[in-house]
Amino acid sequence: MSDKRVLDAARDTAPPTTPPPASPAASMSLEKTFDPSHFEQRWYERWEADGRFQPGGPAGSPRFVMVIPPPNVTGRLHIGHAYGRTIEDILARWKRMSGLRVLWVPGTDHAGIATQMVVERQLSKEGVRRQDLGRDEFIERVWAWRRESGDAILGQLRRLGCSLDWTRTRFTMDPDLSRAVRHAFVRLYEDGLIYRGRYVVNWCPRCGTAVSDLEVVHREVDGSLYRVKYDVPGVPEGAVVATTRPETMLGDTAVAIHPDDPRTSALRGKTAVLPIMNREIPVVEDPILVDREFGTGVVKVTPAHDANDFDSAQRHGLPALVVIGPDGKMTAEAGEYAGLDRFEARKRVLARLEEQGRLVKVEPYRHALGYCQRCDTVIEPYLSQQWFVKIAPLAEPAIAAVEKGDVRFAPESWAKTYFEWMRNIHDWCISRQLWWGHRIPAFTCSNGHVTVSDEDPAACPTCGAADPVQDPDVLDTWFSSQLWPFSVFGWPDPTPDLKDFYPTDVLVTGYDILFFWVARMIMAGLRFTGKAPFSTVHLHGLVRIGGEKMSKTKGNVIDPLEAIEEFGADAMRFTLASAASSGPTVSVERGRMTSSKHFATKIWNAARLILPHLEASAEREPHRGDELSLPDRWILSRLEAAASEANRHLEGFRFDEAANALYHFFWDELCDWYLEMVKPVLAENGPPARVARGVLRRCLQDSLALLHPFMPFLTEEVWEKLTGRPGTLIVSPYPRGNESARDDAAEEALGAFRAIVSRVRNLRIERGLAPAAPLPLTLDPSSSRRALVPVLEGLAPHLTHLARLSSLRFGPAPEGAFRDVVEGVAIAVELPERPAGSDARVEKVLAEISGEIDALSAKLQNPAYLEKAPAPVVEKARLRLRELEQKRAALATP
RNA sequence: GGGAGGUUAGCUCAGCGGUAGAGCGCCUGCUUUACACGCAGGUGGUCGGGGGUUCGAUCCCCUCACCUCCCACCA
Repeated sequence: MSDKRVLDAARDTAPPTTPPPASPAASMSLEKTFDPSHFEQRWYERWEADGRFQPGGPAGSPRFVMVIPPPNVTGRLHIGHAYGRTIEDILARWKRMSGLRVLWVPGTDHAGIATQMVVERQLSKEGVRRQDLGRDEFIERVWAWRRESGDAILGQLRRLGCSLDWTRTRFTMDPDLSRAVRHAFVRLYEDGLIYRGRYVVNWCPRCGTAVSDLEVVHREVDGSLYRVKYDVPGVPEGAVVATTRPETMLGDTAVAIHPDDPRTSALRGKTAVLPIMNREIPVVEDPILVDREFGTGVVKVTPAHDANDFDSAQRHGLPALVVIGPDGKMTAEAGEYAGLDRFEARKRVLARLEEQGRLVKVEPYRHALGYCQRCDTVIEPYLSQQWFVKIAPLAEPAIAAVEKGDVRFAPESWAKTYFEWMRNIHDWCISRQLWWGHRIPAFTCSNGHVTVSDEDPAACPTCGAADPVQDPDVLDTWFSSQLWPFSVFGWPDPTPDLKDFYPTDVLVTGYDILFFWVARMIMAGLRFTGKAPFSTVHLHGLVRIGGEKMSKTKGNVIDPLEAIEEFGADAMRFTLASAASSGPTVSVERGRMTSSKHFATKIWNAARLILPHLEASAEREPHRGDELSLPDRWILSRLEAAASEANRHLEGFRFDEAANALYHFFWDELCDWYLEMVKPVLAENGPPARVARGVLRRCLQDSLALLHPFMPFLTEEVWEKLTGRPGTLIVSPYPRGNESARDDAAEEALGAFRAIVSRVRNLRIERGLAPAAPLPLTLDPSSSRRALVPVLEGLAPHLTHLARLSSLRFGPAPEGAFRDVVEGVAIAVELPERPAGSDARVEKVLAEISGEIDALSAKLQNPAYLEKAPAPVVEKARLRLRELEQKRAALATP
């Protein structure tokens, strides 16, 4: 065991390895050029045909379940989807290979507004408006469109390689999912958590519907603050109000002041005259509405077009006048302005006020305005009858679930954002004045009785009237999305799938829909199933290209399908995985795609090198009792390290680190060093070659397995050649890595070995010698790490080969030789001509070393350091100092 | 008005108590029979500024500057 180690039971804890090739005679050759388009589709179809995407094994055994964040039916795959789904697929494949029954449920979202807009746009090309068709026909048109070109995105996910269980594909408007939506509504209604009422909501005049608070995006704009004088009989100076929206004054029904504001005390109890309309409106005192610090201390009250004013009006029993209609045009209540667009009306109102000398002051004013998330129209606060979810009772348990750890966020920092929002949550407006979506299951009879039920009522249950009419509105799309993790399994029915696969394990999505979707799913899951719908939420960042948001105008959009064509699905996936960071933005660049493609090609070519050797031999993996060479031991140790790192990082959702670890192992260690060392061994074809072939098989096999979640197609293709078992890598065991199988001695030895080889190589260039010029090397057995020298002696043939030595000797440095110390090993090289001490590079290195030596020795003379720093750290510093001094001495030798 | 995150090599980003890493780029050499989508060697950083804690800080604390994002009913 001193020099050579016998392979022990290192694999005791490892999963069983693949059986021998089914047919050793099967061709093991790969095409010379790597072209992923030759096999991507083939493997995808094979996996699907073999049922690999469906959970195998008996119900109840350990499983791993995810539901896809359902993309819009209208959607095309963009880089953001590709990123999120790649992450999910990596998880799915990793867990599947780790022996769990994996289910990943696909599907699409009906996406109310978005889809309706797509079809409306299509109709407008034919010169038709949806109103011309009527509701039923329009909806039929949407379904027709969906049959033709909806769901295209699902096919695109196949190109990506997503191992989704297509037999369970769901759509939020499927009959059973619609039933779930209706049932959820009915239950919340019956529990008093859904109510209907007239309130000021966010209204998009262009979309013609109410939207929720979340669907309004606020932007700062440069506007004006207008001060307008309202006459107040008995108060000469009148009431000067400040407003950014003068057109709304037409709907004013009061003027408010603060009860304790001396500036406005003269107005108390008075009546003002609304300019233009010449309507008398009361002055009310409202300490909630009026901020004494702001403006003139007088606030105009427009209950129908401002939520605060509405609240105030409620408190004072004021009427509300709707002066801006649902189309954004002034209503009949606006008198002479009726029919004008709201912004045109603003201009006219201002002109009139100016004329009347009532526009006291206009100042530039920067303030936030709400815009429709969908169409960017300025949102109009609008008083209308809507349905709402009373959210606080739902939020409470959802907050608790995260506090208790029933649901955990990865990265954890998102929990804070979640709490922040959940603790200040407002009721949710869920009715939408659209046609495409889940119709609200509320029916009103001619006597005004409202019925909410799972089945359409034939007659009013209250009065027997035979004519209950269903509410024309549909539900916010997110109302159905929030049920997704259980509605896909057949909820509310107690289906076997629901029992077997709910709650799910991990939810992966962008942080941008934390409130829209994630929070609501937690609330709905707890309310309807009594369980949190998933135990972990992985919120990932949003993809940026070169640090900038993707936009078509900037031309920096990466189309994932084009990228797949150009680089291959594997390369794109690997790029996305390595770009994954814990931060809020994920930067993807074309250069990284190229680099991943190169990596894929590297794997291909390494396999082309390795496979023929395995073909010629019957060797499988290294056997117990095989005499492993030091390089064999080293690469197997590194393999364990890479595998355990990959698992560790996957566990922590650090896909970038996992990908890096595998990249580094495969390229830098396996290809650049082990393969180069093993080539001559294989050529000699002695007994060590037999062992090396086993090691190679193990390395390639495990590398393919480790990389499979990241690069499924390429690895499966090579796997077939390696094992003769086509299409089985996807269900082969994932190597977990075994830290206790690490071989420190081999790692230390190879570390020194590699450093010495590199030193000889760069010395050659430093001295202007031909790259292939053979050089004599002497290693000094009295080096500080002298134990390494005999070990290196065992590596003599490799050293000679890789460093291109003319000779290798052991002993003191020959007279006049160039000397250096590398990793504690004193080396000497006799150079053909030795330009004495004139080498600039050596001078530079010497200067660096001296600097470090000074710093180190100062540190080691510091009593506080010696006393307080941990012993291993001090010891390391001592060793480093010693080696640096030796190195300096060696280099300084003329 | 509140939060959150960021500022590290020319670019895009990792690292986060023991004097810095990757990929790409750049420079120098190589037809080394797996790979030029390659090999070998190299260049490149007062880790945003200033304080503090510590034997020791890129990493912890404070502060300033600048970016990004989220939330928010001050007319």
